[in-house]
Amino acid sequence: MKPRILVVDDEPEAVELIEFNLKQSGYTVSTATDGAEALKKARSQVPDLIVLDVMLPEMDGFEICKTLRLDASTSRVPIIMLTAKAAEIDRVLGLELGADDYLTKPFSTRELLLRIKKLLARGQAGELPENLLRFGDLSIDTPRHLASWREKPFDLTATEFKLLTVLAQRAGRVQSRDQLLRDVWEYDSLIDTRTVDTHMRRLREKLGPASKHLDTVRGVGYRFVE
Amino acid sequence: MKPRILVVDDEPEAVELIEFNLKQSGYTVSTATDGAEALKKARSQVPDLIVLDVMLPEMDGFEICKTLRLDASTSRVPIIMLTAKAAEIDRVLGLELGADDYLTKPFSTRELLLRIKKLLARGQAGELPENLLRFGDLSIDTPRHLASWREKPFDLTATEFKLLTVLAQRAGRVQSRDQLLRDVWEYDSLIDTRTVDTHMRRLREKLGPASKHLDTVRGVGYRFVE
DNA sequence: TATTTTGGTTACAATTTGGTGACGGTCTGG
DNA sequence: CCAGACCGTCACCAAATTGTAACCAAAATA
Repeated sequence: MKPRILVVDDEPEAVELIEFNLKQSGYTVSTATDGAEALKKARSQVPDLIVLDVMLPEMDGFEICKTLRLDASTSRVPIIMLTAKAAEIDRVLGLELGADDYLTKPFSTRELLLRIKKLLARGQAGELPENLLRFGDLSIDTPRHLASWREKPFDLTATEFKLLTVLAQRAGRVQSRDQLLRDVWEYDSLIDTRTVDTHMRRLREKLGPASKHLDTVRGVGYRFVE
Repeated sequence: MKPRILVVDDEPEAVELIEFNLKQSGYTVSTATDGAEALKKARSQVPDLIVLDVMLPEMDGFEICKTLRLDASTSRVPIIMLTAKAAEIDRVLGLELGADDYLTKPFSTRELLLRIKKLLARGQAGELPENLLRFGDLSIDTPRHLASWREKPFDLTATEFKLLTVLAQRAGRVQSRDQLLRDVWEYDSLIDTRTVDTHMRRLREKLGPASKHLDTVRGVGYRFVE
């Protein structure tokens, strides 16, 4: 079975180039040049992977990505976003959009093929969910709702635990406040408050020495370091 | 860099034999004779591979293997299990334990060396880095928001990091100031200020020797050279 | 060489950002 | 119903960051 890939870009030459290369590599390719077409094709025959340009007329890549994630049939299809602006990367990889990977234009075809291969392989293997996270002396047991330092549990509130878990699961990667608000608090609106900061402070206080894992990345967000 | 290998076996002669042979072959070797010691050593300095005997007092090889797999820092280290019982093989290689290879005692040293070589090679080849740009000693990890020189991270501000990222992603191509203002700052207006220049100066200062990658193209803009 | 253009540098004031303490509201168990 | 836990906001502050202007040096141009 050849994997099916949907390529979405408004520039016909770009689509053609990618299409050609993917077919060369043995994939079945379908294409779309605008959002409506993309959604229609993605739904009618769910592809194994989607390559999605951010810059599109009318409905942009962000919108499409979000919409695909909402639909049960397409919510798990890996998406690679193509973007020109580095400023957008944080948003692209964030939980709001949840793209699986990205490439900044211009990119080499070889690079794109590698990423595609990687994502498709991941789907096969089937990511086992991390129930228990360990980072040296710090361990986080998600099903038990228990975080501990040298086997001594912390007394965390529900929100604090969730915040810690989300950060730890994305260990190493910076999470913006917006992302955290969405994932931990499930907020839609991007209200500007110090809520995240305050909870980080409380969390750090309770974690004591373990709080060394919690980095502030000024101007960006927070990061859990191993 | 010599690969580091941790050898765990409760029989001192066996350990010594393996250690000798591994050192002969150019590996750096550390050893442990019980579970607690093994875990401690594995965590304090994560090895590139672990040779683990199943038969150990107190905590057996199965336990150790499982524990290592739970810890984020050691979960991907290849493990070769040594076992006397052919009946255990299924379990050793199964998902529960997830050892990478096994040998049944008694085994030839040559055999062990071959397996080690194979596993280390696999680690090298596969796993293309997540989203990592590398130019010699300079590496840029976008999701982590971390740029470093010989693994030593720079202390860059958010803007400086974005600027470096944009230039590096377009390596070789000149970027005009307008272009940079758009892609890094998300400015629409094309004001004529020295903003970009100032940031380039700060960036160069912080990058030190790595700033050789940052070229000025008079009359046009800036360019990242490999 | 004189002039102009361009980029580097310095300094600084304005702004942004994150940490912190405090407060009132809400919820929960008793 | 009440005490206490928990949570979201807010105001304030120190520190980091940033944009700009003024000035200077080098390169290009005439």
